[in-house]
Amino acid sequence: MAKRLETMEENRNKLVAAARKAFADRGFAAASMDELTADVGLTRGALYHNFGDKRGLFAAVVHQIDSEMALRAKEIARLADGDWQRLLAEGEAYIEMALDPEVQRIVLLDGPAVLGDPSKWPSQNSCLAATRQTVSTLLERKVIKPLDEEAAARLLSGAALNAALWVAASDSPKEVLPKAIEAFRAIASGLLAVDQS
Amino acid sequence: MAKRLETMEENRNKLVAAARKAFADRGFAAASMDELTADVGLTRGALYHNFGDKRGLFAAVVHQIDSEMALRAKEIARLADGDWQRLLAEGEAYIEMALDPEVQRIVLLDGPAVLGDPSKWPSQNSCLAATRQTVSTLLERKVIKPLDEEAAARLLSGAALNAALWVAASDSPKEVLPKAIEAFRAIASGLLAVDQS
DNA sequence: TCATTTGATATACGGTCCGTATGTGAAATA
DNA sequence: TATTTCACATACGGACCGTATATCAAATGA
Repeated sequence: MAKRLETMEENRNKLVAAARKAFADRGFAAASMDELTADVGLTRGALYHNFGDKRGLFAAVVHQIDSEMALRAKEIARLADGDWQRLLAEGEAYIEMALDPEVQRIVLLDGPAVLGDPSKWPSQNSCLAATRQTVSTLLERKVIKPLDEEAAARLLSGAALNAALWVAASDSPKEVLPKAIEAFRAIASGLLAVDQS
Repeated sequence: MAKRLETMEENRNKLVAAARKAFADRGFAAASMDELTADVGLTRGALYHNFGDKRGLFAAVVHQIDSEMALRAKEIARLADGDWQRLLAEGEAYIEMALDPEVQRIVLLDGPAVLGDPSKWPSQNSCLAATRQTVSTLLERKVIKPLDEEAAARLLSGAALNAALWVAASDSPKEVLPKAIEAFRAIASGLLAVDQS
């Protein structure tokens, strides 16, 4: 019987869930591992055994959120009508996802400071990956200018990211969101190859 | 005589200089205030009297770096030939400045995590401000599409920022820098109003 | 010039937190 | 049933931050 593994799995899930809440509410630095583990009836012993250290637990939380974002990005892409529309839709979806306080605090603010450049994360930043994939297709079909694939993907996701941070920091997010999306579309159109002549 | 004020100023400068080095080398969290102050022959007493707390000292460092960036941005803008060229030049300058490890670690990585959204910093993020200024001019002269001023400025600086992080994280920065700049120009051109018909 | 006050910095202290080393008890194993 | 394993708890050491208090040179005023 595998009761050991089962409860171990449960405990890991409990810890990640508690950590997700703590990191989102207080930020990485201010989140107390003692408090977090006690909240789910464990001690730091379980934490250090399962995740190595505080950063390890943080990385697990980032990975979880990133997976959820990837799932949503895939769904968005599936619904899109054509490659170019898909690129726009992915960017807009990224902007909207970044409005979630959890995503902002954990993935966008603390993430890079704690784990370094997103391209080196274990979760490999699914949203960037999705954009890169779509850009790759558009490059093949010569829909967009012959730019470096990674460069184009980075700039697009970077623009979307900053748009999201702006929207989130504004006084009336619901009001500026359309402006952000409009600007994103404009900027993205700069990649188009056509001088529709 | 104002000897008190004079040495106080000196001490502040010493502390900021030491902090700049420590924060750049180790990051905000790992920088020890004890060690930092001892390096310049002081104790934490001076630090807490002059800057309030660790974050206060960090904010002072960010402000100093930001001022230097603003100075450089102004010089770049002055040399540019025309408003549109100025916008491009500012963006490219931003990318290049972000290659400096000090700028990356302190302003781009730890800055947002420690101080929150750049738009609320005491230094008010001079590079973003410069871009906003230029965008404003271009909007008045109808050189670019009638977008929200703040949105356009944010997306542009966001794209430049991510481009810089990508270049910096790459294996051969000097090789990918031109690709990043090329992509930035493409994206920026999406803002242009002309359907050059 | 000298006594007094001010305040910039040093010193001392308490509390929190992290990472590790060691203990423990239930589950797996034979 | 005896033994081993190992996931987790407990205990410890050390670093660090922020504050409260002390100190001493510089400023002030007579």
